Amino acid sequence: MPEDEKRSLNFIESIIEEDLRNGKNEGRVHTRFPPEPNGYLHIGHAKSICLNFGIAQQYAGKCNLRFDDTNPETEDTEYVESIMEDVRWLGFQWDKEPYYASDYFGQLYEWAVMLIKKGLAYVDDQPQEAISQQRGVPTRPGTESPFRNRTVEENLRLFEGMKNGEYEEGSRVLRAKIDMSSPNMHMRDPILYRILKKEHHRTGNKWVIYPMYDYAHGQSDYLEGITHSLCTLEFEVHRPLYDWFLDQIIESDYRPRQIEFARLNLSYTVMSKRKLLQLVQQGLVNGWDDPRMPTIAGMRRRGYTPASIRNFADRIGVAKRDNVIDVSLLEFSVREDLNKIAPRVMAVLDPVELVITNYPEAVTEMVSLENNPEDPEAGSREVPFSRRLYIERDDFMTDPPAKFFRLGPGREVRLKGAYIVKCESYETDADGRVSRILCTYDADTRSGTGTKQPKVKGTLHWVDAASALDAEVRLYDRLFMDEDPAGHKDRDFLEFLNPDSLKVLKGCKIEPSLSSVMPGDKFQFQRVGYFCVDPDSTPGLPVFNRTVALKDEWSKIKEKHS
RNA sequence: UGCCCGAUGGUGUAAUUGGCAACACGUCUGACUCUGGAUCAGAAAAGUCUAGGUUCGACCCCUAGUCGGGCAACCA
Repeated sequence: MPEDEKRSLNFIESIIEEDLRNGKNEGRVHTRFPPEPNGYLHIGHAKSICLNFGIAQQYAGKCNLRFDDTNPETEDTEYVESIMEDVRWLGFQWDKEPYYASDYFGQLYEWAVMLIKKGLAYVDDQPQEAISQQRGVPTRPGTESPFRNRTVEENLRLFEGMKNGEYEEGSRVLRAKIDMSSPNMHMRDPILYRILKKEHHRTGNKWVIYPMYDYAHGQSDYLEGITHSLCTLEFEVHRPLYDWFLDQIIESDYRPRQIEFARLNLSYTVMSKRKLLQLVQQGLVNGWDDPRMPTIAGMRRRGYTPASIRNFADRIGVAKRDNVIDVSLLEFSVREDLNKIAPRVMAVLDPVELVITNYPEAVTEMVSLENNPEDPEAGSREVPFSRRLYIERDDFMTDPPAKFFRLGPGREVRLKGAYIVKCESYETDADGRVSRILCTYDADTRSGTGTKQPKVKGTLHWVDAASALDAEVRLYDRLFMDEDPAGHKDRDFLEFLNPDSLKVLKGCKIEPSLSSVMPGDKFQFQRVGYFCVDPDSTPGLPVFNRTVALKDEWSKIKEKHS
């Protein structure tokens, strides 16, 4: 993207620039990324992370990482660890140490006492069902709780009792006294505190009452000096409440502002934490970091780079309308980045033997290959070449059509970095499958030699049979076969799982330069795709994950003619 | 029968605030290529949800609809 041109602003940037012009909040810009530590981060969170940290960078501001840990039932330190790792991996640095909503439990409690004293909050002794029933429905006003008009003293006493663990879980709640007939359901005396006798991952057993999201979020923003609190659209109807709580505590000109944007949807995938958790728990994928998962951890393992995800986030933009981003845009973003940085190597996924009958038996010569034609700095390497090679089974047809620029009886191709060979014949096994291709080569056609080179249509990748290493390769395809697996009213998203989302290839042959790869290493398997070394690799057997295939003209041609 | 959002090529996002629709992905040509990759050149594709109104002029403002999404957890 051209940095020099003035990029048009998205609606959030416009708001911020206007706030800046108006001198709001002393010209500060301070955002925050507020995940709940109850699951792994996914590509949708990446959008939010890039937005929040990106805005802070753009306006010389700050961005906090804040764990929104007000519900001890689902939250865990395992998740806070993974979230910190993911944010860092994406390339962002939060201001100071991570913050936790649980750090504010004391202050929040005091503010609740203050609300009670102002007559703006009360303890409700009713069971959940009664409260829920009295809330009414969106089209009909609710009715007031019989406990709504308790005295301040009684409320104070009961709330303290709640805090001291004197009552059973679920027996009482603290509610704000706002308006039971509000057209906005969230303003119908929302619950501020509930009794939860659960151990919290940070505060342990200190508290048995926990604040609700609405009662904690705006205040947390306020305490941290957040100026622009960016969240997703479903919180739009919460904003009046957000502002109501702020109104009760604000003492100066500074005021955080909630702005909502549309969450990311990606075609052929699901994005809800609940559904992702289900995939993991039912063993339909191999954990949160399964390379088919849209989690940051999964994408990292798949071979995505932080830059590719940041570029993707840039390109999709930010707006308020619902959107479904085509996965091809994500794929474009990885290819674009990997094309620049991934060393090229030769690997044959589905090998078939090729013998050069006129090549001397006992000779192995080294041929030189560029590591990355896109990067002159990347240098070159030497790869062994001899009489017996492997090529890709796909690169040979016994009766090829004209458009097939590869090998077939009587046809000539270049072996990348080596010689031009001509197919003289082939052998088949008992099943009629090609088992060996017999070629002759022209010794004058060695790559890099000055002699005039005949033009051939195709160039194939290959590996030398004698020195090739074995590898396992895992090919991933989309996890779902439906564009919007979660979008069907009466069908479960699991019905759309792609049974072929993972193909494991054994006996793949790779060039010997790959003898000591490390997990996370990324390569372009020439003419095939981008691959990343998986942590499952062992010293004798590297395992590669296909990040994304190369664009493939031939497959399009093939499809058209079938 | 409520309240809150939103609507621009297949997809996403723009249009410097009222000057006659641009960029990216995708698609399709062609060039180039020792990766059918990359790169380069080009094309098709929306007349901006509908109907009125204001205006010399509307994607932009007004009115009324239509369609889509969200809101009734002691979740976030």
